[in-house]
Amino acid sequence: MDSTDWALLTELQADARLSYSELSRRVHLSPPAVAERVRRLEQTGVITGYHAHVDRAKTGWSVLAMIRMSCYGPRCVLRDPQVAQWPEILEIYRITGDACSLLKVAAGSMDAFERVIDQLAPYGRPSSTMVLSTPLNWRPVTSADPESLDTIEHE
Amino acid sequence: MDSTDWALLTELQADARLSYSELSRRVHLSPPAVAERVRRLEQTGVITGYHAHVDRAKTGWSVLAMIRMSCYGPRCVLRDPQVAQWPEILEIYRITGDACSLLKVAAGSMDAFERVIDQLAPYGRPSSTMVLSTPLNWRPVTSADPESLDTIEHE
DNA sequence: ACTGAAAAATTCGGGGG
DNA sequence: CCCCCGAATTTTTCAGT
Repeated sequence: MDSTDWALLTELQADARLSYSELSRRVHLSPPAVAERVRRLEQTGVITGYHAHVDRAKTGWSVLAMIRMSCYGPRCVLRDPQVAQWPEILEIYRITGDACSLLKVAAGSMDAFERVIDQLAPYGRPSSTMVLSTPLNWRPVTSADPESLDTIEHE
Repeated sequence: MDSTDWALLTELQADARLSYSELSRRVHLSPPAVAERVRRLEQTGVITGYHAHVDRAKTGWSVLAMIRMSCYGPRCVLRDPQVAQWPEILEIYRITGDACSLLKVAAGSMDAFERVIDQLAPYGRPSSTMVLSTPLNWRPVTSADPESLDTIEHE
């Protein structure tokens, strides 16, 4: 993981469809060298995938919510692999605190969202918070030192 | 947005680096037809971008947390565009409830995480929840009816 | 939306620092 | 080991239909 690898990660996080040729121009390396580095980043698991991001509101999923689940022991959502398959469940986090998990959930309407809650209720007590807007949707991993928090980094 | 567009969205969400040729084979269309459809999905904002996903733990950002911010009115984190620039802040949601926002935050260690909390404190009272693990990191947008919640969808 | 040709990118093999 | 070069193959793009 040298600075060239980081440059490639930065470019591919910003635009995953860049060609090896274009990448080679941006990091000042030959296309085969770029291809080899990228494949190594994929194989070592640094790059976990390349994904098109889709506007959920434009595709009918206009309701977004965070649901903290306080589960009934063995019936926990974390123990049922089926829950992770529901199209409404976008992300699942196991967390510290009173609740055992936090779910990011999408639905087409409040009516549909209510039905998701009803489906979750058998697993535990759901506590919902609606998302009004998303000022920051996603941030790429940066090469900034994860240990430091210089104000310079934030300028 | 017909079924071919949805097929393209499904493929590109699973692998954003698929070539138009490969896509054309999968959706049974010619490469130029695929290219035109994809460009239309980009221009209408259905596809918001293509992003390489990077393993945060493998790149030094091993600590992940959710922070609910109860802000001091005008000093709210939502009002300071600088906060969205911090490399530690991954996502920002404006939410309903007691807190005004929910932040997804990464750091290299608990020490570094503590410094993030200190940086956030001037904006309001932060309430942190640590993420122990992430059983589901990301789910693609599906063509499932956002209004329905058939058990069939979940089988 | 398809065809077909030109331009560009990818992928090999082989060799150098 | 990592990188570059150059040729063969594949892909992209653009014209016309």
